[in-house]
Amino acid sequence: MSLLSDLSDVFGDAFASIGLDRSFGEVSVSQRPDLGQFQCNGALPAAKPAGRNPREIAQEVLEAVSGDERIAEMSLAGPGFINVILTDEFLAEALQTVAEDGRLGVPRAAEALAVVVDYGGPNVAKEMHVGHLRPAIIGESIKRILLFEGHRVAGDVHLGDWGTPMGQLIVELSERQPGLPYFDAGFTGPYPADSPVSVGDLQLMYPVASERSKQDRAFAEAARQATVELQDGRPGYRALWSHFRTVSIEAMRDVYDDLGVHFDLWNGESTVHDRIQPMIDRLVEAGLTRLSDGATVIDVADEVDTKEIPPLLLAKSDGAYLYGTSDLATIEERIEDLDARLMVYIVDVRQSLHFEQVFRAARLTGIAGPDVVLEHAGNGTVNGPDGKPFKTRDGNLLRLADLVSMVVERATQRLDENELATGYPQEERHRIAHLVGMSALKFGDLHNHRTSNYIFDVDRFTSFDGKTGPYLLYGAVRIKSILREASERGLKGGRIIAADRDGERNLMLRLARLPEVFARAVEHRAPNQLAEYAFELVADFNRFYEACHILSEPDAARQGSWLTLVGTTLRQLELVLDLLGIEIPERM
RNA sequence: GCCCGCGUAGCUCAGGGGAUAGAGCAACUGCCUCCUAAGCAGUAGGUCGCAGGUUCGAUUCCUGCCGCGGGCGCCA
Repeated sequence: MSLLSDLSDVFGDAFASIGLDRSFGEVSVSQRPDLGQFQCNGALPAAKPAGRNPREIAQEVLEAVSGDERIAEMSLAGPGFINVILTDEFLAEALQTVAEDGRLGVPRAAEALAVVVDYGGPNVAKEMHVGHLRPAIIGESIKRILLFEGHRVAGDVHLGDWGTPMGQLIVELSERQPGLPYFDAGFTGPYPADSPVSVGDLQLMYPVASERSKQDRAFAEAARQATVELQDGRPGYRALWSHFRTVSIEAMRDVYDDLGVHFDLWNGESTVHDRIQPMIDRLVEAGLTRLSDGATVIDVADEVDTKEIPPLLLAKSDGAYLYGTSDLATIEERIEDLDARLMVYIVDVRQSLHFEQVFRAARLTGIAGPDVVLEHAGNGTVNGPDGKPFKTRDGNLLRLADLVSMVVERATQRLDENELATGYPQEERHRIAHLVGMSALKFGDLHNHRTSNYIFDVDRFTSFDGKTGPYLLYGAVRIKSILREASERGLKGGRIIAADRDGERNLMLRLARLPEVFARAVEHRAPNQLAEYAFELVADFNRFYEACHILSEPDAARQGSWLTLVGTTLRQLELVLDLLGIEIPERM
C-alpha cells in the first residue's frame, strides 16, 4: 500500500518478534532528514510497560529488522530513536507502483457512504458577501475530497428561502406595486411567467424591509402574517416567492460559477416545509417536547454536560418554525430520501452551539440513528488588513462578487506587470487571469486551517513569489511545458530507476507521501493539509528541475525514468489542486 | 456569569506527544550561453502569552491566570 504502512508493518513485526505490541512499530517521516528518511520511535513508549531500557529495545528491534533488503541503512540515536534510510532500488519500485496506480497511491474508503456536504447557505433576495466565501471554498474542497475517497457525495447549497424575510419582502412589494395579481386574493390565475422584480430590486428591498420590521410594528405584523400565509400555501404568495427564489438562484449561480463552486442540490429550508408539522406532531405525541413560555421546545441538555445547553426551539409561541426546526427536518429528509450516512456542515464555527442542539435533538428523537454521523466542520472568518471582519469603506460587508472581480483585476495587473501571457489571444488571456485570480483566492484561503480566521490581502495572495496560488500554477504549467516539449521530441517515459542524487530522491520521497496526507485531510476535514502538500510538491519539483536537466539527459534510461517522475508529479499536482478546487491553465 | 476558539520570527501563517520549532513575505549574499529566474542555493531573525501539572520526553495533553475574538431559547 503506502510506504509508511509497509514500513510500519516491518517494524511492527520486529516488535512482535521480541514480545512487544506491534503497534509500537509505527513509522513516521523523519524530522531529521540529516539522519534518515524515516524514523521509528516505538522503543521509547514500549520501555516503561516492559520495564526495560529503551535503547536496548531499539537495538533488538534494529537487529530483528536488519537483513531486510529494502532498507539501506539504520541507526540508533538519542534515547532510542531508530533512523531508517531506504535503498534507492526499493524507493524506485515503490514509485513505479505509484506511477502505475490510477489513484496515485491513495486508497479508497473501505465502505462507500452516502454523504451530504451542506455548504453555502446564502439567503434568497440577499446579496452574497465575504461571509459566504469560506464555506463555499472549503465546502467545495471537502466535497471533492470525500468524493475522491470513494463516497457518494451530494453538495447542498441549502438556501435560506423560507423565513420571515420572505414575508417582509412580500409586504414591501405589495406596497410598492399594489396592482400586481399576486396580492389579489380573488385572482384565479395563471400568474405571469416573468418575475415582477429583478434580483437587483430584491437586494435593494431586503435591507429596507428588514429595517422597517424593526421600526414599524404594523409592518412587522403584516410581514409575520404574510409569512404564515406563504407557508400555508396562499397561491399568489407562493407564485411570487417562487420568482424571488428563481431570480436569486440565477444571481447566486453566477457568483458560484465564477468561484468554480458547484452544487448537486439547490435545496433550502422550504424543501422540508411539508415535513415539519407532521414531525412536530409526532415528537409531541411521543412526549419528547414540552411547552416553555408558549414555545414548543425539546430539551437537549444532559446531566454530564459541563456547560449549559439550552433547549432547541421547534416552534415559537405564535406557532412559527425556526431554522433549527427545518435543520432537524432536513436531517430526517436526507436520511429518508438519500439514505445519508454522513452529513458534514461547513458553516461558521460561531454556529457550533446551534448544531450541538440540533444534533442532540436528532439523536434524542431517533431521527438520526447511531449509524448516521452528523458533523459541524466549522469555518473561521475572513478579516480585513486591520484584522477585523472585512468591511468596505462605507462600513458594509464586501459583496462576494466585488471580491471576486477585485482579485481577477489584480491578477490581470500582475500579468501585465510581469509581461506574462503576452501575445496570447485576448480570450485566453482573460481565462488565464481568471484562473490565476481564483488560484490566489482559493490557495490564500485553503492554506489556512479551516477554523482559523485569516487576513485577506489581495496583493499578497496574487503575488507571483512565494507560497501562493500563482506559484503553484506556474509550477504546474512549467511541468506541462516540459512534457509537451518531450512529446514533440518523441521522448517517452520509462521505468523508474534508482535515484542517484538528492533532488531526484527527495521528489520521489515526496510523491510517496500523498496517501498519509490525504488520510489526514479526510480525517480532520482539513484541506489545508493538501494545500501544504501541493506547495511542498512544487517546491521539491523545482529543486529537482534545477538539479536534473531532463530534456538534455544523455542516459536514455535515466531520462525515461525522469519523464515518468515528471508525469507522475503533474498527475499528483492536478489531483491535489482539483481536490482544492483549483484549475490549472495549459500555459501562461 | 457560563461556554467555545485563538495567542508561535518584524508581518502573514503552518505544525501529527518526540531529537536542533518550520514556511512564505520583508532584509542581506550568490546563481540565467542550459527544459518558463513567477525559479534555485544560502545568511539572519524565537522566553512557542504566563504559571503549574501529567509524561522518559510538552509548542502539542490537563488545570489556573492574563490578553483578544466569538457564542449563550422565541433572528438566521
